[in-house]
Amino acid sequence: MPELPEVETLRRGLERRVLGRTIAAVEIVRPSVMRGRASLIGCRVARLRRKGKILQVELSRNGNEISACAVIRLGMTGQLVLTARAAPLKPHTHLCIRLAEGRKELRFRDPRRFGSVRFCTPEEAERIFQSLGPDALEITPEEFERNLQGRRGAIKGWLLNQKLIAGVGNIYADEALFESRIHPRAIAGGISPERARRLHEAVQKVLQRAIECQGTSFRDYIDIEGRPGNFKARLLVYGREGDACLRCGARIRRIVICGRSSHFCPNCQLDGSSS
DNA sequence: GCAAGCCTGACC
DNA sequence: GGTCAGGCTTGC
Repeated sequence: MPELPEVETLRRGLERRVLGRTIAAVEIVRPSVMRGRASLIGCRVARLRRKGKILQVELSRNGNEISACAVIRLGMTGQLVLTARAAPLKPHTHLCIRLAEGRKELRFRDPRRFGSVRFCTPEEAERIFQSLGPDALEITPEEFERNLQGRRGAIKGWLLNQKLIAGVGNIYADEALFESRIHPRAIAGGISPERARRLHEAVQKVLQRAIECQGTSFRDYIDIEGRPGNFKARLLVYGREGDACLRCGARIRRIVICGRSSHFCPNCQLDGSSS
């Protein structure tokens, strides 16, 4: 599932493969995943930005001024792959962006259609970025702690709230909580400054490592070249319900918090309110 | 039936 | 305003 490391891997791949190239044609196969409208034909890919799990493709028509943007959310099963134009369309392909040079095109597919692509003005794209909290890799320990203050919900839900910290999804939330030994049900605002610093460090460490492995492919995620990520083998709790904790040997448990499955070690991870 | 991200809306 | 349940979607 695409979270920050997967989107960052995609951004880097796009930077390598499509930066500076010109859009020759856009074919919208399924209009329902499309939002907004803007003419992209003849535009050059000028810059690739990411905040949290959102990817922004900045396009310029003449010179350096950004004239339009494509804001891409991968949702749960979204894929953006550079494909030979002649290759048959895979099912659930919603959008094809043909590049002027070469024989390839960018294809967006998303079986579950939780993802979307928005063609819009740079101002609108900026507003979307502004609606997110600080990016999880850039948030400072001070900002992190400040955002925790007064929050009465579970830390697990807090980590998933993109307005408070952008980029953490279910997999890396569980991994960071395990790493920092904090129980997913711990009350966010009740976490001590010392543990908050530990969690901040754990979040960034887990995300950085996952980027180094080109992300996690639990089921659907693939990068721009169609390759899966390699971090799955490094997951310590996510998807390991019933297995032995790699730190203490206790059985990993799975519970539901804020409607999301949460994997944790009942022995190593403390909720901080008791004892 | 369950998983996911994200939006909407009900409730405090 | 904050918090969380529900619904969307489809392949396993």
